[in-house]
Parts: sequence; structure tokens; C-alpha cells
Amino acid sequence: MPQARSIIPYHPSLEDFCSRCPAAESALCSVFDRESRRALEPIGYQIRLGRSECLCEQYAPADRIFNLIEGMLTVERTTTCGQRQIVAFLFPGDFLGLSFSKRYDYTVRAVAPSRACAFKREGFLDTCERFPEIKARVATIHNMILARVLDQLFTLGQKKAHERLSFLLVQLMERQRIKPGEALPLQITRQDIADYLGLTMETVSRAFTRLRNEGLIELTGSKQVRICSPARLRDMASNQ
Amino acid sequence: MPQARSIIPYHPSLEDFCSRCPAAESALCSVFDRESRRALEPIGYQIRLGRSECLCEQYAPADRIFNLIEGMLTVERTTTCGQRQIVAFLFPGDFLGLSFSKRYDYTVRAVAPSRACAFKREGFLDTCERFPEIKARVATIHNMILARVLDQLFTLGQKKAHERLSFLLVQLMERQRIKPGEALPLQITRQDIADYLGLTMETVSRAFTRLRNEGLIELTGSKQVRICSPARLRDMASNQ
DNA sequence: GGCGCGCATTGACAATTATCAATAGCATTG
DNA sequence: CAATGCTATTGATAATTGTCAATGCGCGCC
Repeated sequence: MPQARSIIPYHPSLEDFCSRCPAAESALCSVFDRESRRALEPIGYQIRLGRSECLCEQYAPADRIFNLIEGMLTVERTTTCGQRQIVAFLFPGDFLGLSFSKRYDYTVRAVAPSRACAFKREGFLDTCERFPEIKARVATIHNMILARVLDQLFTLGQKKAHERLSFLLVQLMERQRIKPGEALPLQITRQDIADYLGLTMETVSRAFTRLRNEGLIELTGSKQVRICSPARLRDMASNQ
Repeated sequence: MPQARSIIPYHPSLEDFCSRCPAAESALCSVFDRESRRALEPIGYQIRLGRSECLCEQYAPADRIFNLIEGMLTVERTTTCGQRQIVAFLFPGDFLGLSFSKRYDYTVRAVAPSRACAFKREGFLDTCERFPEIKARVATIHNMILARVLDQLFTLGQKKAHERLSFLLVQLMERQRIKPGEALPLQITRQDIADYLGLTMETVSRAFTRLRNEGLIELTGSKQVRICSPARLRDMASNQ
């Protein structure tokens, strides 16, 4: 398993980092004031990840928390017998690490070149103590995570292959704020999609073909989709 | 949808209620001292539920939180087209209600005659404010819920019918603290199991037969199982 | 005890998805 | 540009699960 390639100390230009951060308005740290941010400096890093490198690995001590700035990550679990389940895709602004136990329960892997802020867990929690808003924010995030996982659970339990794929496409569209008609960049492989939806690569591929034949999507490349009819796709995902 | 049948005001014998509560050592309220318990009196009820009656319903205003004392509940979501997904089974001592939004996202239904304590949400939260332990406790509970849902997600995404059933049986065994060899009371129907595991009733039935034929379980009645080999059942659930 | 009702099991068959294999597309590299 | 390797698509077939129907079992009710 490839590990993080380059780790860049957070200082000295943290002001720069944060003021130019593309995830600034959605990231957790946006609630911190300038002073607290300075307090975060000595415990912070910025991490760059290449494709398929890991931000953290299942069973490793959970001593850091992260904020994704740029790129796309998967949260996944793999069994000894090689089955992999992806439980989430993460996008810029997403925060991770606090809901886990002493050790990471999941491996977080980059599907595209990514950039993340990492903080020593303890120090970060100490800083958080001084911000009541942040607790509410973390609680909200946790609720959102639970809600998403429950949506996924419902999908895996009740839906057919093409419905599951519709569900994922709608979700990716919303999370990446793609407007109707705009091209949706997938970034992930068919295998990633399969491991998220509890299917095989081949079934996912056939589901793509089916949605294309029904005129719901256009495949403008194997990793780029145009959503022709978001409404009908949504119906496909939720209803019948 | 049948609603809660009998609602009994919490007072006047709250002391009695709590001191005799079979869920006392595991329930959330165990951290409250005598004084706080008195503060809960005016906002508390005790609710009795008959089979298939609901403690709360999807989309209803989430103004109450609950502690299950006796019986067994399902947490479920149903779509307009009639598909039902059970996301959890609840047992005495289990706490529910705080992770939800303004409205309940799920229906909570009794699968057996049950008894629960209900508290007005606001008042309960106010009381909680005075107990720092309770926040940690609630956080722990939420993490446990998330962990359980993720286990279920993994099962639905990666496992075959008989493996899914093994997973559920192991879980029921552990949650009800059944010792090896002891009879495991199921309480739930085959349909409930199917709706939890993302299968049909018939497939669940066949999975039972298969586990029986392989000598992992004995069916001592359609709602009572003896686990012959917990270890092998666990293997079946997790491994291959 | 007999009757009826609901739930569980089993069988036959259909639909869906997985598996295996072949081929195609596409990008990177020498 | 050809070669290579990886990913995606498609086809044929097998395995799994769903659907529909028949039967069995247990339990409460008269």
C-alpha cells in the first residue's frame, strides 16, 4: 500500500495557505479566528497525495485528523479475503478523523492527486475546546455522515444495479455542484464504483450502458458523464 | 399505522420506576443523580407498546427522545413504493432520538410488547447540560450506531444470503448476551430479517435451512434458534 | 377439538447479477 | 509510430436471488 508521498510542514506561510484555501468556506477550520489558527500552526501539516496513496490506513493509530482541500478520496474497508467496501467519497472541504476510535477503522485513499491539512488530534481538540461553534459543527458533520451512510445502506439493500448507479451519479452531481447539462467528472474507476455500490465492475459497466440507452446520461469519455435528465435520474435512484 | 397504545405519566413513582428499571445499568439516564432525575419527572412519560405499534414515525416532529426499557424495536424507513429497510434493532438500554433532525428520519416500531421512557427533547437537553459525562456518553453511542451501520453496509455490499444471516445471528447473540448453546429468541419475523439484510423472506428462510443443514444452528421453533457453533457462525459472517 | 389465519417452508421458474473470457479503447512509453 | 499495459465494454454462461404458488405449521378463537 503506497503511503503519503510528500509531507509539507504547515508553517511558515499558514496565512497564505488558509487565505488561498479552495475549501475555506466549507472546511471545518473556517470557524477559527486568526489567533487560533496560529495555535494550530505547530501541530499542522499539509499533505500531498498522488493517485492511490493513503492519507491514513485501517488499524493504524488514529492520531491525526484531516481536512481535504483539493482532490478526491475514498473511505474504504478491506477484509482479509480481499473484499473491499467503499463507504464514502470525500471532496474538498470534507473533514475526517474524529468519529473514529483509537485506531482508524478505515483506509482513506486518494483517487486523484489531492491535498489535505493534517493536525495532531490532541492539539486540535484542545484548540476546539475554545470554540463552542465547532462542536455543533462537528455534530452536524457526524449527522450528515450518518445520513449519507444510511442512504447508501438503503440503496444497497433495496435497489437494482442501474438504480444504484443513478443514486451515485446524483450524489456526485450534488456534491460537486454540477449544473444540469454540465459534464460530471467521475475521477473514480468502474471498480471503485462497484465497490461502493456492492456490485462488480462488469455490472456497473452494463448499468452505464443501460442509462445511456435510456437517454438519461451521455458518456463523453469513460470518466466523464453528462447528465441529460437529472430529474429522471433522481426518479430512477429513489423510486422504482 | 398503529400508534402507541398507552401513555403513562412518569410521576409519581419515578424513584420506583428507575430503581426497578431493568435497563438501569446500560441506559443513558444512569449517569443522572437523584436530583436531576427529579428534574426529569415533569417532562417524562413511560410508554407501553404492543406488537407493531410505533414509538415515533418518520416525518413526525422530533420532539421526544427515548430510552428503551423492555422489549425490542426496529428502526426502519419505508419508501412510497413500499420498500422497507430496517437499519437497526434496538434492545433494552438503547437510547434513541438525538442523532435525528427536526423530524424523525425513521419509524421506530415494536416487534414485541415493549416499554420505553420518553422525555421532551428540550427539557432533556437542558438537564444534560449539567452533566459533562452525558455528552461523552452520547458521542460514544453515536459512534457505536455509526459503527453498527457500517458493519451492516459492508454485509449488504459484500455478502451472500447465508453469510448475511450469520452476521445478524451473531449480532443478536451478542446484543442479547446469549451464551453458547443457550437458545436465542428471535422475536422478529422472517420478513423483518429480510428487510434488515436486503433479501426476501424466502431467501432468508432458505438461508436458515442451509445453516441448519451445515450444523451451525438448530431451529427449535420458527422464532427460536440454538447456535451450535458460534465460532463457525462468526467465520461464516465475516470471512468467506 | 376443529377452524381459520398468518407466518414459514419448499418447489418451480424467472430475473438479476457474478464470473470468465474476449475484445476494444486509450494513454503512456520507448 | 508501434508496443505495452491498464481499464472498460461486451458476450456467454453460471450462480444467486427474486417471484409466484402450493403446502405446512402453529396459535388463538370459537
